Amino acid sequence: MKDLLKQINKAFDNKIRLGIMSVLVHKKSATFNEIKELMGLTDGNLSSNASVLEEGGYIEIKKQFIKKKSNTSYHITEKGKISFKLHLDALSKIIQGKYDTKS
Amino acid sequence: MKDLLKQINKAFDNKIRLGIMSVLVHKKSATFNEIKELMGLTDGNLSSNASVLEEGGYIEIKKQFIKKKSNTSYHITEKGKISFKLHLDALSKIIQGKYDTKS
DNA sequence: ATTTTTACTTTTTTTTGCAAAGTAAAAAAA
DNA sequence: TTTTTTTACTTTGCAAAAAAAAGTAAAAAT
Repeated sequence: MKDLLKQINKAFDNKIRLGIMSVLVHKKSATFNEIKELMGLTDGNLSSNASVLEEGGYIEIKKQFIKKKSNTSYHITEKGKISFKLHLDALSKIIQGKYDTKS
Repeated sequence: MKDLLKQINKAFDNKIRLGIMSVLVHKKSATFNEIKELMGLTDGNLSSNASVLEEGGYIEIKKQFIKKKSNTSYHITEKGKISFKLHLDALSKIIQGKYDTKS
């Protein structure tokens, strides 16, 4: 169990960031407003949590202009995919009690 | 997704408390030292997180003396069982992308 | 008798989360 | 056309939470 806890990735150990990663795993890409609406987040909350994921290299934030309007979209990176899977694997083992009760 | 996030129970949304609950779901009862060793926690960390779970009514903390030595054991409550299940159900749906991409 | 260890709890410090305020550009209104 | 509002975000600041450190008390060892 001790080692499983160490495999819990701090970047994903927060419901908002877990949610963002989940969306991006399933959709490959989503815009600021899509995620904001879907998750019912405030602007600041989404922005700062997305930054944490970007700083860790788990997502990429692309800024472009669509009809003179700025448009921010989020994409999962290869590192993000791999790391998120490892995190979920550890989480799943903790939940399912797949650890030795001795160590 | 928004509603699933609301179903995430703050008391369980922390890896240490999630771990404690997982142990108690699977073992029904465990002592302070068992959990401490199993999870590799410091005394203070276990004590304070267990208190949070107790204050929420999710676990019961029993103190007794075994051969002149104090012995603290943790037990899951009925409320704890039900609430933890609901939490895991929501978590699982978020992870598996079981939410409408419209709301 | 004094020191160390065991079994915790409480206090202090550090980190994190979140809302509110801030920024900048476009669009709408006056 | 200038002013106001809306859109699309980011940054700041404070409260809450987590972790570490310090504290307590009793038992066991020296």
